[in-house]
Amino acid sequence: MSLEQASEIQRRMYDFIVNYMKSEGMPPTNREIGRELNIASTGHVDYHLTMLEKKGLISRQAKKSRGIKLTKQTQDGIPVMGKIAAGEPLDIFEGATESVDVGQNFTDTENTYALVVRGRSMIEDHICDGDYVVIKKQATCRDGDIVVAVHMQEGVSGSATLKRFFQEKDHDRVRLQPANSELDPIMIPKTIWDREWQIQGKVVAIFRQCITAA
Amino acid sequence: MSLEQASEIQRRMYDFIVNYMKSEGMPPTNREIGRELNIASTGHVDYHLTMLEKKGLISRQAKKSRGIKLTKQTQDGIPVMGKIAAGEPLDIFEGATESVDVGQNFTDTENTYALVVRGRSMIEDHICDGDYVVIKKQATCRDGDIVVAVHMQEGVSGSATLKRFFQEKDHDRVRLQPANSELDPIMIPKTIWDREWQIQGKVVAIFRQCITAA
DNA sequence: CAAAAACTAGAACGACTATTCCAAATGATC
DNA sequence: GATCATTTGGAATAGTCGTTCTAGTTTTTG
Repeated sequence: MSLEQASEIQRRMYDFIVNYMKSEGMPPTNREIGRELNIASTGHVDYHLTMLEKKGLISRQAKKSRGIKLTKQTQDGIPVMGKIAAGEPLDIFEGATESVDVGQNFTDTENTYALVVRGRSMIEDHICDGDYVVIKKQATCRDGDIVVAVHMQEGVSGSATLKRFFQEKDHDRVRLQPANSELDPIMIPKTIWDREWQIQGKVVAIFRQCITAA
Repeated sequence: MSLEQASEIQRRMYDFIVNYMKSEGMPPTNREIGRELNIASTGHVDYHLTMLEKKGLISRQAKKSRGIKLTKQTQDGIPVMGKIAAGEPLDIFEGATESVDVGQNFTDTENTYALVVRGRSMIEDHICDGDYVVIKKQATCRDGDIVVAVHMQEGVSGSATLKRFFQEKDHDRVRLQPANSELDPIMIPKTIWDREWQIQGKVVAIFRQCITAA
C-alpha cells in the first residue's frame, strides 16, 4: 500500500531519498531534500516527511540529523512477477507481490525480474520446481537460450512459458523445447510466430533456496 | 592493507562505524563515536577519523554531518572459500579470493560462505558444475541434508566433499551419498567417523549464473 | 459554493555538528 | 635524555540541522 496514496511530490521525495541513500550511503538532510525538489522552506520539507511517515513509507528519529529510515527495505531485491511453467502456460505480469534479493549481480532493475518455476518441465536443465529464475528482458535471443515466450491470443492476455529457443531455418519454424524428455516441443511456423508469439526475456540466473528446518 | 597498521582504538572506532551503519542505516556523528568509545573530546575523535582517512579506511565529506563513507565497500557478498566436489575431495579454506552477492537472504555473514561446485557428483540433485552453493556453518545435521564433510587426515590439512548425509543406525555407520548413480557412496564406521570426519556445514541455497553472451 | 484538506513560503529557535586551536600527557626510537 | 609520533582533554566557533510557528495559496470534496 502507501506508495500509491502518496502525492506526486511525496513520491519524488521518497525516490530522492532512496537514490541519495544508495549513492551517498546516508540519508539526506531536510535541506538537501528541499534543494533537490526546489522546495524553498525546510518546514515544507518537514511537512511532507511527516506525511511520508504517516503513510508508513519512512520512519524518523526525532532531532537526529539525517534521521530518516526506509521501512520498506526491499530496495535491493528484484520483483517476483509470478509463476511460470512449460507444460501449462501460466499468466504472469499481474504485478509483483513478492521480491527476491539476488544482490547486486543484476543492477539493471528496470529490465530484470524473477519468476518462480512450477513443475518439472525444465528439470533436465536442472531447473526445479520452486526455483527462482532471474529474467533479463529482451525481445531477441540466440539458439539454445532459455527464454520466456509469451503467446498472445486475441482477446486473451498472453500466457507465458519457459523453454529453450531454437530457430529451425531449414523448416522455417521455431521450436520451443522443454528440458524434459517426457514432454514434446512446440513447433511454430515462422509466420504464426511473428504474429502470435513474443520473446519476453531470457534466463540469466537461477536461485534455489533449500528448505532448512534446523 | 591499512587495517593492520591502525591502532587499537582506531580499529575499535572503525568497527563501531561499520556496526552503526549496519544497524542504523547511516554513519554516526563524531560525538556519537566519542560517546561510544569514551572519548571526551570531539577534537580527539576528529583526530582519529583523520588518521583513518589517511590510512584509506574511510573517506569524509567536509563539514557534512555524518560525513563518513567506508572505502572498503562493506562486502555485501559472502566469501567464496574455494571449490568443492564429491568425486575428488578438494582443499578449501585457503582464504577467500572471491565473493558472490546473494543479497540479504543470509545475514549471518559470520557463519555463511559459498563454494563453487566442480564436477557432476550432485547432478541428480540438480547441482551443476559451476554452481555456487551457499553453506551455513554447523557441526550437526539431519538425515538427507546436503553437507560439506571434511576428512581430517593426520598431518594433512582436511579435504572436503559435498554429499548427502545419512546415519544408518542399524549398521552403526555414516553414509555419504553422492547424487550421481555412477558414483558410489562412502560408508564410514561410526567410530572412525567421530575421529576423522567433521561436518562443516549444510547447503542452504544454490545460485547459478547462466553464461549470457548477449 | 463552502468547507476541508493539501500544499507552499518565510522566519526563527535551540540543539547539534565538524572543525580548529591550545595544551598536555604517553610511549617509542635513537 | 631528547625527539618525535601518538594519544588525550578542554574550549570555542561558525555553520548545519530538525522543528515549530504564522500565514498564505491551491486543490479536493461534499
